[in-house]
Amino acid sequence: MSEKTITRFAPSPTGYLHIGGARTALFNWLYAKHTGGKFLLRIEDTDQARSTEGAILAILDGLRWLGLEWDGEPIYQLARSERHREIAERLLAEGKAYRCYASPEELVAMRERARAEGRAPGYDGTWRDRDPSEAPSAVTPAIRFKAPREGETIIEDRVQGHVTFANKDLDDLVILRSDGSPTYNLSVVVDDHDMGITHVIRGDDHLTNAARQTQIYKALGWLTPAFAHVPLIHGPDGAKLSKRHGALGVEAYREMGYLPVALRNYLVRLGWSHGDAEIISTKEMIEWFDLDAIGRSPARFDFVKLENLNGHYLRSMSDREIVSQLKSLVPHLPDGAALGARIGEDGWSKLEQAMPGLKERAKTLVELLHNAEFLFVSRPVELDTQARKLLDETGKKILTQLMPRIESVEPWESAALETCVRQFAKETDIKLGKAAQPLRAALTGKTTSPGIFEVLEVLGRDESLARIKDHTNATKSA
RNA sequence: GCCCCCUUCGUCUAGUGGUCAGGACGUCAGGUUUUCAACCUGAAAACAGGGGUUCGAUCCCCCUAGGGGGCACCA
Repeated sequence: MSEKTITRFAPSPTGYLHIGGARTALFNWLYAKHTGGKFLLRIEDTDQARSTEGAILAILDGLRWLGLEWDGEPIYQLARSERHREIAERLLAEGKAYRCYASPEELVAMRERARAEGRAPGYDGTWRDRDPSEAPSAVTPAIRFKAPREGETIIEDRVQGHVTFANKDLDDLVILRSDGSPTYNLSVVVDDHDMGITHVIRGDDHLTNAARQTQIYKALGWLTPAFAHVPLIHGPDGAKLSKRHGALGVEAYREMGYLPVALRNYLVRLGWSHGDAEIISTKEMIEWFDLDAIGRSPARFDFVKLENLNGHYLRSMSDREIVSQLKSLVPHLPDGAALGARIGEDGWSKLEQAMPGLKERAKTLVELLHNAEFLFVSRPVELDTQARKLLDETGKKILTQLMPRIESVEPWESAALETCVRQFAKETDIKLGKAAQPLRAALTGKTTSPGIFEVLEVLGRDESLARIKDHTNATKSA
């Protein structure tokens, strides 16, 4: 039996693709790639009240951005309702399901009663054996699955292991609503079966569903897929992931300046490991990924580690590649239009030129852009508080002395400029920093920046000299 | 309330019936240095608690505590 692996990611489009979903998608994608199988996408849009077109687009977009391309066309669950209904009818015809005439009010009362008596709040099976002739004519019935009452249902989970549920704890769930629409657990079983899914990898919030679904598979005489229920991701405080933490859509991570490659690396290590490996290329992930190495305990989301990883990948990328990443990122930024205008045509090449110094210092693309701001500002450069302190009388005096020397540097390259300034420092018997810092302040308006000689070179002779003059002239007039 | 799952440094994790319990991020201390990063060196830092089983348990079993998930005519 050498059937191909088929996995799927099945989000419900009621919001963006959040980080937990992204990891689930990644695991499914990796497992499919690892085994040379297929990774399918199914949109579970049967909750018509909550599903939106926008959410679908956000999910597809998020997956593409993360680099998780699916095979074939996405399957829309809603479009398959007829098939689901057909299976529900089949179950009914085979006596494996029955019509339930209980009204919503009766169900509520039933639950309250159960609660009061300390029993599970499930359906009590009133209509399971009741004679259909007693059915109230005014009520259109829902169809309930006739779940086994004795024995147990066992899940052989690839992550959670051998999990046993007592059948008495699993009630008769509705598979077809009174309006004729199928419900989740039936749809999932039918779709996974029809799509030929061999491995269901999903969050462990579905573990109980796996038991119910297993019962349906059995009633239908279908083989169950392999299950792998992955522990959920928690927020930094251990509580459920909220918007405050990381339950943001992946587009939010994009806007924060994270790289897909870094996010994949971070996510794959959340709950999965391969010995001591930390920096893992996508190729290695595919090669190494397996269900057996997925951990059973939930993980907390740690932005700091994500940042570290992102910085690592940023540093290892080519200057050109980063520029192209930035070009596609800027339009997605909140103030993107303005920033894009400020950068202009000229800015991109300056950015690439300054990239060696910039990428060393940034953890995210956004931070990098922020640090590159000095390239785009127009004269006179505005000084921040710290920079102003550096350009005190002493600082300005040094710059004034240094000015003519710099002016004569030829060619205008960082090495030559460095030689010049070092020479100056030596001759005037000051530390290099005493000259470099005021220079930095005058050129960038800040106290931190890439190496000052690179800054001079990238800014160019005219701009650099002008920026310095802006601040030395002030000395004379003062 | 009932059912299910989980528990190794602050965090992500490796690990074995006998290990100095390993790595990474972070932290701290040095080094390098024109700033900030990066980088290098070093340090502190964990087997939730209690019972067993065993010559010996972090590892196997039970209990407790804590955390998480699930109990819809939502998905």
